[in-house]
Amino acid sequence: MVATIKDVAKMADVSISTVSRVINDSKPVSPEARRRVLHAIEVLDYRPNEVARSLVTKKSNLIGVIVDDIGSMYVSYVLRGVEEIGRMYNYDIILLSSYGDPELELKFAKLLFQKQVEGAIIISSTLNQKLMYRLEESRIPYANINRFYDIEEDLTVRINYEEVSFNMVEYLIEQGHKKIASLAIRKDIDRTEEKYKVDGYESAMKEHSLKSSNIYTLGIDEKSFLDISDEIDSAIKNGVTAFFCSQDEIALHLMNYLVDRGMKIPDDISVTGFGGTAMTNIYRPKLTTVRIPYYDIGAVAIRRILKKIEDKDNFSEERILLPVEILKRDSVKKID
Amino acid sequence: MVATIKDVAKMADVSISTVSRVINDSKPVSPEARRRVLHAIEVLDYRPNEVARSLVTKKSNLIGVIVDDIGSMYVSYVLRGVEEIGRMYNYDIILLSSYGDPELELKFAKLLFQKQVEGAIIISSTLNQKLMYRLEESRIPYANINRFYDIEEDLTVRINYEEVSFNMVEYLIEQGHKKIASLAIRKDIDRTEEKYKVDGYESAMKEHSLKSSNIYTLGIDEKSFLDISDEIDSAIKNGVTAFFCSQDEIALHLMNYLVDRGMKIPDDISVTGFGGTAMTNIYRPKLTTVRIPYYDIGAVAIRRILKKIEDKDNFSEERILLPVEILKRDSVKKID
DNA sequence: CTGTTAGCGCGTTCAG
DNA sequence: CTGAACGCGCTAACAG
Repeated sequence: MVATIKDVAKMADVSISTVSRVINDSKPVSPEARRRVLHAIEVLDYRPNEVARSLVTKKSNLIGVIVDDIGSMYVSYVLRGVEEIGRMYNYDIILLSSYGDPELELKFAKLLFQKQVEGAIIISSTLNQKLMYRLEESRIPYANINRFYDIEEDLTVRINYEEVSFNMVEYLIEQGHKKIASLAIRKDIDRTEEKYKVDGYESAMKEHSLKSSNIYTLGIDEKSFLDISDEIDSAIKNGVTAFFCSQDEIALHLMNYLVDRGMKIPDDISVTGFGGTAMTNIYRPKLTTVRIPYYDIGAVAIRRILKKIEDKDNFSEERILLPVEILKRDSVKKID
Repeated sequence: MVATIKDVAKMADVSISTVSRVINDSKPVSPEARRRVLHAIEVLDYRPNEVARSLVTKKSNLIGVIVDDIGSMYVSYVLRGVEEIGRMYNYDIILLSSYGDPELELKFAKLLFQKQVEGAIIISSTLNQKLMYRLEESRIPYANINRFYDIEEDLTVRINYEEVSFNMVEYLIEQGHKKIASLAIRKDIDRTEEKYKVDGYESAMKEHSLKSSNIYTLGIDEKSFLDISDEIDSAIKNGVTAFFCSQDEIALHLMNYLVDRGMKIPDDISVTGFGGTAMTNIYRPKLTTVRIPYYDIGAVAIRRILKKIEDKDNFSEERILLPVEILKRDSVKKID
């Protein structure tokens, strides 16, 4: 049988309140009683039942994390930050993966509520308004970490996409490139961060009196990329020497597309990405890209949630801007 | 205020027992009473508090998952299976990432016990005996999914490494390769699956009267690989035309090493991997490798845990053998 | 400093 | 079929 607080009390010959006091250090206890309690705890190998504890304190020390796919690098990197910081504050993660099913996400909201989680974090590529609504309705503080969408009114952590995009394009220009095409995702572009990246690209081109040329894909998968192969071909025919891609995946698809057609990266075409996951460093040539601090994004998000849990009332809604870094590697060639 | 069972009872003008009966469908309730209860639940938007429920039923419907790094592809793929199957049976995952710290893992065991999880799954590359001991001591059924270690006495899911390795090497031989080197991880090899892969390699070589040549690294990271670069060089000097690698990562490091030195894959050297994660299909050339069914490994593991939870007593300890597949891609060249 | 008591929200006897 | 009463394991007043 597993020992309960009663067993400890009996063995230490004190009341359960005293036991509770020593384990929580909540009120003064005589050295003698404390000693006996500690001893009994040791002997019985007693560990407080967190469920019972939660019931009375109304603190579950649980954060629900809804992701669209654990298998995605992006998600797992963010998760690292969430998990590790959560642990520092004694919070555990209950992980739910929806695979993009919005109905399932709604069920998750209900589930989280029933499990009495104290907060929630959504890591996703799509936007589920109903889910957010449900969470609010249930008064569960949440943060939305989205790979694409830019949600003004929400608890979000951001990076300055426009500036870093500007810098990246300027770097390409410094390397002698003049015909640079941008490759981004069109879907819902007005509500996504893609917009900022494209804006950064265009500012840089304009600043250097260069003509910009935008190509858009519908999604991030290889199929979407293949749909625009004609545009890629004609861009190259028109003398484009470098592609500024808004996502690492797109850059990778592009490089594969070109390599599979006998071109050389970066000798024939230069390519830059955006993200900086491990793959970009393993691929050859190593991809020049923007390192997005996924870990920190997760870390900041959970910190804010925890803060919000502490003082529900006066919660300052500052948006945190995370620094980014350009990783100059081997997919860009200096030309004359 | 959040509605409790009491509120529902009051509104429906019945006792809490009746409410409990309708939500659990545990005992017959008159249609009239049921209707009223259902209506009250609807109006009050009542959702049973799972914490309270757990306290009395002693069922937390929680499975603890201890991983060494969520950021690892391997781990996240397994996690998919665990999560998805768990969900089917109404179990949720509480995720703990140890980053390989054994002490932390011990704390996790305690934590899981306190959270009253009903089972645990460990997804790791190392082996923590103490952790397993703790779990047993706490009577928490667990499964060990290990990337390397082969643990006979445990709940494990396996694949026939030896056979598939044999087939892979035979495939290389069919492609005309005669001097084939094996590249595996030496650390604890007698207790890891690497042994089976190497055995498969050697059987195949022997079967075709070819001389085998084994190279070992100490770990899976790039640094460990670089430590054996001399051996790689001399293997090639000795005419090796193909490398049978025991892990995708090693194959990737190898290809990068060779490419960075001006060699061409597969024109100059053929390479095969083991794993089959996404990266191997994005890299160029696409890696010929073994597809390990990570998802299924996770799925099977949690199924067994759940089964064990159901009938603690008579639990048949059959080991499940999962099928594997060789993905023939572009990193192997047919030679004469 | 300490023990008694009253719940937390719910499932479950056990009489009716 | 139904309700009263008890208890799961623990914390938090409240007296003393």
